[in-house]
Amino acid sequence: MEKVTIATVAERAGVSRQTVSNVINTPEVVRAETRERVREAITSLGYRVNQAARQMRTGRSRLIAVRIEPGSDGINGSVLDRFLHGLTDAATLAGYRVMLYTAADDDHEIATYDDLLTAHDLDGFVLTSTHHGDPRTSWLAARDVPFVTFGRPWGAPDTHSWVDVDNAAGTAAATRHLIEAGHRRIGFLGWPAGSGVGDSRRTGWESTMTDAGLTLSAVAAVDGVDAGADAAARFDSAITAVVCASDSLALGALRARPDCAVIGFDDTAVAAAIGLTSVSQPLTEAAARCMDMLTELLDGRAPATPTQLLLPPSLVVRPPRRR
Amino acid sequence: MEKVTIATVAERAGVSRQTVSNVINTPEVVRAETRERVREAITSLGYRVNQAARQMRTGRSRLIAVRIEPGSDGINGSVLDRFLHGLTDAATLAGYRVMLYTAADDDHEIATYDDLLTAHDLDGFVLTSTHHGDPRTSWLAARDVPFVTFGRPWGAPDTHSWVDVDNAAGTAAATRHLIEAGHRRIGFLGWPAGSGVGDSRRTGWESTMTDAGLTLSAVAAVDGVDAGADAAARFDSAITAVVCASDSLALGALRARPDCAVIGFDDTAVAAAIGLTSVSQPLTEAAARCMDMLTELLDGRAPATPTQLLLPPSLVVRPPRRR
DNA sequence: TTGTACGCGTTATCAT
DNA sequence: ATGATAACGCGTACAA
Repeated sequence: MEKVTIATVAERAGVSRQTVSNVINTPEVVRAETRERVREAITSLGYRVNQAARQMRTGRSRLIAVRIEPGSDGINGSVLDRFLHGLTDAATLAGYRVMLYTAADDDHEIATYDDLLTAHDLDGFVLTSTHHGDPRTSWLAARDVPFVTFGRPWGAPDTHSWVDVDNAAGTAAATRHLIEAGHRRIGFLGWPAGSGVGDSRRTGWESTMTDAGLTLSAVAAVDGVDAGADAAARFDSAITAVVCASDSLALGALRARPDCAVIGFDDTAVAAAIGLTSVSQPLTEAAARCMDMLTELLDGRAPATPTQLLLPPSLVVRPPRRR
Repeated sequence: MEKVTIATVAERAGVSRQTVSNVINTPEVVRAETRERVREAITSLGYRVNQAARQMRTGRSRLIAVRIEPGSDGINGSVLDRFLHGLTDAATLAGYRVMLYTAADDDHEIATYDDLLTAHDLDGFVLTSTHHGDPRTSWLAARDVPFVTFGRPWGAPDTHSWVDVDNAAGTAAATRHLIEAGHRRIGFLGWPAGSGVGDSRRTGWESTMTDAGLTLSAVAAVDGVDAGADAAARFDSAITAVVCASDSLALGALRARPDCAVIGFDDTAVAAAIGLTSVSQPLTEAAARCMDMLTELLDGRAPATPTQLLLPPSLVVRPPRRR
């Protein structure tokens, strides 16, 4: 099992190393016949480019990086994991590999960018969990590092490409579903105001209710089953259904108000397991579109203005059953 | 922001490039005074090694690879995700980065090894989901590629280092807990025989029951809530408690036998959410130990014989509540 | 502590 | 239009 380099291939095919390189990178400049001969040599020898050597010359690594949440557990943590799965698949298809990193906060994350860029020549980043006052995007933009975010730039101008899920459309669909089922007193159990995602989810419910001429009644809680149950207990007793900002909250609502119809958000494993109707984010699709946008940037064929894409979620309706 | 290479540092410190390299890699061969001067130059210039250049010379990338399950979703999928989180942290601490890949089956995975090794000079692998007749370990071993498995080499000799969780101890603890609570008719709801993990989990229950002189009653189902419910319905009606091989099955058992005490396995988010007592795997610990073993191999300071480590799981007891 | 060759692919230049 | 030659990128192994 000798080491196969571009020189081995060149010798076998009876051409120069340069020609082999051309066949790999710019095949159109090589005569068809030569090209074929070289390609045969490549496959018969099982040649593969040495990424380190290529990278040293080109400064590009064909590597992208994504953060993995440190201790992410709990019900909703799985959402980003599912996104990560999709991204790995999409990256592989596009000829990139995914490198993971963890970061305790935005500053650590930026320090990690610096390290990954200088030490590993990372080609690009996919950012998740965007939030108000996010310093990461401006840091990357200032250095002309290609990146895409999964999540809108909350409270900042759309100066980069992003993909997001239309949270408001999700809760709107949930609310409509309940209205069609005959419910009139539909509460909303959400997070404290201030988070972009949470506020959007509330908006979808609120506008749908208002359009239908129905009365609003909302309570808020930090995410979690217990907090959700406590909050749900504060709804006025006329409520017959609840739209929730997460499956965790939905679980709490179910416990506090077993008489109510409840709809969750994220369609987590918990929802599937207990037969909870929930809004499902198209995470695989989102990951694929992020990768599309990123490869456009990396290949220099990105449109002049950044692209924004808002994907519609879907409502996964599960028949109520005795719990 | 000029590009800072080892030459820049050498010039600033008034030494040769080689000395800078020595300070970085074998500081003990450099006189203390010189070492300090070089270190100052490194920090003041913000120098970082170019991994590609280093890699080209050493053939090592300081990269390890782990598979991420393709569409892994559902209740139990999160287990490997949690392991992955821990591994990323541990790898970072050890100065390695984690590269992800997906693979549809063992053959694809082996093809990916080949690619990662030749193209990216991957230093090592952490394998998960070991199983009977696993072809991956022998492929890697035949090529002297450093690797560690999270999971025993089921049905094969212990020729490599591995970390695993003592599944039998987990179900044994669950069973003892139920016995202490006064239960005598304790059933086991597991997977079909043949999977190493599933068989271990059954063994822990079985031996504990036998030691206590209690009667055995077990049913099996493929993993899943519905299948678990169907299977649990087949228990004889005298059963008052059920030990399950997974939280999914436990959920099924709860549905089919709401009168029974049920204990699950894996302590997933679902268990936490619905207050299900479950056996918890020390996944962060397992990941850290895997990384320890792998770095030993990579640094050439591994013991002559491979290391095996069986970690004890813990029982997370949750008070029963009305469901 | 230093000089120098080396790893491997790509870019630039030159020859046909 | 094709192909060959040479230089280059950056850190490290080895000998001096």
